[in-house]
Amino acid sequence: MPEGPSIVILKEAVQQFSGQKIIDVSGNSSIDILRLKKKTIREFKTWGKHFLICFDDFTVKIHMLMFGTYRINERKETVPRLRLVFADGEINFYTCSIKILEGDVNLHYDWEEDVMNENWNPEKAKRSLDKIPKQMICDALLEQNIFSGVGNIIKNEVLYRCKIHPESRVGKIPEKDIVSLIDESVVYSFQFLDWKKNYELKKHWLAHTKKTCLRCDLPLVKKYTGTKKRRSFFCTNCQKLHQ
DNA sequence: TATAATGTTTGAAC
DNA sequence: AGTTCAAACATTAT
Repeated sequence: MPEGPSIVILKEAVQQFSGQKIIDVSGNSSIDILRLKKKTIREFKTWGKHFLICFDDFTVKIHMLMFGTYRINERKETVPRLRLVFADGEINFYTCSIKILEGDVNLHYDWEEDVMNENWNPEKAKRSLDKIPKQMICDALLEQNIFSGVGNIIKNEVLYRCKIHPESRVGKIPEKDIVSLIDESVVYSFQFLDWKKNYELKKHWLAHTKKTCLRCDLPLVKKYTGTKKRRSFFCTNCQKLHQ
């Protein structure tokens, strides 16, 4: 479910309810869900992996974490964390984190940090990376305040495509490679979006979960890298280690 | 069937 | 005081 493109798909899938009034609400979320009853949804937004339901003076933030799911005009067997009922349909969210953000949503988010947002600012990402030269690039790509929306799959695919070893130190990577990593994080995120919509995402994985490098035919290394200790799949022959 | 996985926050321990 | 770490949350495919 989780990475940024999947949340964009969710946003597109619920557009039929934008501007609609919630006529009933239920679920086992710990937030005050009754607050949503009879309120009109002004807009759905996303910021990376955050799905945002915006009302006049507050926003419901939904994070799918690792296992979150949703159903539109359908129900699973289990009790939903949150169910929103409209005059002509409903949305059900399961196993997700839900929080309320007070006031203008723009005060909570910097849209320039979201790789899939129209306000994405690659120069800002570059400046942010310049501030963390000692971090490994595998950790930096997962920093949501630099590459909001990038998850572990996108990380592995971007590093493979750019031929950069995940344990490279940010400050040792040549500037042209940093720029290509920033660019590719956007390009691949939108490819991810298209492929996911067509149920063919995995078919296009070049490195993630793969056993062999398709460039040189040597085995890919699987290793839990960086301080975040997320699994990386990489080719020590084709991906350069800058240290 | 046990394990691991597209994630993040929290709070204890050092 | 800063870091590191495990725990917690919880589902599903292999």
